[in-house]
Amino acid sequence: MSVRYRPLPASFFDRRAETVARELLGCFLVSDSAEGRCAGCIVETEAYPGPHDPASHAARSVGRTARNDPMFGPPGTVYIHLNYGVHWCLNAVVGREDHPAAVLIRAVEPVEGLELMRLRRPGRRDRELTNGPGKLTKAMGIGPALQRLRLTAGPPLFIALGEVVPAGAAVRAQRVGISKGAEAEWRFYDRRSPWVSRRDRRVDGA
DNA sequence: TAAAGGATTTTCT
DNA sequence: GAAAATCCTTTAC
Repeated sequence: MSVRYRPLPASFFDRRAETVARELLGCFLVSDSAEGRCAGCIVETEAYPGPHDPASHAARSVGRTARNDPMFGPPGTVYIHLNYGVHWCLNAVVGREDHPAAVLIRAVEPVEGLELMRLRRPGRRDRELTNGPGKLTKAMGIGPALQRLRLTAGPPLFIALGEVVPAGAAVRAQRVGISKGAEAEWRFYDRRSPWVSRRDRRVDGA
């Protein structure tokens, strides 16, 4: 069975990081490769609203560097970074061009291409294929070759509108105690999904 | 189920 | 040279 997805418009990403992070819940992340298509329903995100956030790769103290340069691109740009020297993580750049803000995709629920995901992450149970930012990129074949791509342009990597996650199911949580600037980081997740990586307490309505 | 520690390499100070 | 937007294994309860 093949589902037809329509990429989200740039206007979707041209808003506050927290708004985009909340509304990405329920949307579909679609990744094509020579091996086939993988798609997943986004169930966990994290907002990096701008330079005032000390935890952001583009924090004021850091400025614009070769690494975070894609974050200064137009809304809908792909920003991929290597974390802890091991894991590739996928972000959607949000807000106006030259304002470095992004939303980290932290977890998805497999919708299409499950067999391909199993091949890419052998020996894992299905719920462990994509329940983390570094896991989902490996399962879906997402890497640095896709840097600066436009998520609004369709294949090979884009995000499509999905079902709206009801307010009662969406959790807005504040990440605490991770690093010095962590107070500024906001996470969102769908509490109904087994694929969520971190289930922190709700700190606000979402 | 939860907590703790090692892995591994890029980036910036 | 230290820290990092994490993952995985081990250990304990």
